[in-house]
Amino acid sequence: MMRNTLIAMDAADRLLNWYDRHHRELPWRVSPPMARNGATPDPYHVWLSEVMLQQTTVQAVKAYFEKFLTLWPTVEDLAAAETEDVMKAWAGLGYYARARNLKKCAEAVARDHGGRFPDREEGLRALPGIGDYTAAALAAIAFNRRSAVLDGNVERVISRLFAIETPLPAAKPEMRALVSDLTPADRPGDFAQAMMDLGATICTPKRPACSLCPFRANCLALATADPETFPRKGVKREKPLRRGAAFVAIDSSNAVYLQKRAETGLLGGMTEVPGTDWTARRDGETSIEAQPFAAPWEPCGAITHIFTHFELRLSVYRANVAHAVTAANGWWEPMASLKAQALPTVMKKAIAQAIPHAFKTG
DNA sequence: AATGCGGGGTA
DNA sequence: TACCCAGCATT
Repeated sequence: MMRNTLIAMDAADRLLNWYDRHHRELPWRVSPPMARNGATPDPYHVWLSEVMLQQTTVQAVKAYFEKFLTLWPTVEDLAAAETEDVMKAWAGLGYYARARNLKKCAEAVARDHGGRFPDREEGLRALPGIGDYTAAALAAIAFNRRSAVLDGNVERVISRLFAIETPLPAAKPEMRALVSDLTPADRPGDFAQAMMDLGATICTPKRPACSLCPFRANCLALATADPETFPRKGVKREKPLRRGAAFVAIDSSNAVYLQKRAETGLLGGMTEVPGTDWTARRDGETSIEAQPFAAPWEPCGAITHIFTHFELRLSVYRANVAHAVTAANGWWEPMASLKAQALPTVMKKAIAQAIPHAFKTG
């Protein structure tokens, strides 16, 4: 009977049971025994920690959190602080827009809300630096609201628990709905923190400790696939590297030799300097044999350009040639009117590599 | 939907 | 090295 009772326990209870036994003590937390008695942490503390924890590890945040509370014990103290001092105190934590928004948010809370944070998700979401995640986390943890908290950890847990094949970020609405279904009315803040603790300590990106997981009997990914392959990510296919050479010829009147690309295909109909084909072969950049005409070509470095489907590295060669040397299909364009040509960015980069002042005058 | 934004930890 | 981290704002 006890066994059946345990199996019948729903996922939230199972997770909270695990959390009660394995949660981490953190400076901004109220311990689960206190939380079970209805205690909620100081919203200012929760907000400060959540902003600091955006894309930042718990370990890195601890010292900063303590320092900020010492310098500015209340949100109104922070609102009254000099922005420069806030920036200095934030230094080293990274993502400095967070610090600027932190100050703005404190000012808004002090000025518009009487020094008290809004106690619902929508009100919080309207404040500077508070997005979907932080609004939900603050509402759940500090105000005991049944908000669906979805961060990188929760995305990983949910994607594995339900073996979600939809790649991120498209899967986020689906994941949010599942989290919403799972979130209990009782202890929603602890549930959110438990999900995140689970993702941080058990359901890790690499080599998850599935044998220790409170969801191990329910996890679809564990049952049917390799949990480590979740969450699925958008196919950011690696851009192949292509190489080529570009030849920038300058005549005695300071004109540059240009030609027109084929009308169809990549950069169709645009203007270019002569060059090799762009190939995946490593020797693509050394084909001086592809020079449009004989000249004392000298290498002058390389440029890189990212296209939608590949990355291009062009070795650039430059030569000063006698006036009126020509090749088929091209023309000599005066330096002053280069800017008015239909030169795609990659070609402007190549020309600027050969002639640094090419586009700076005229 | 894609980018830029810091700095540090892990496999 | 590559990926990831209690994401947000902007375009």
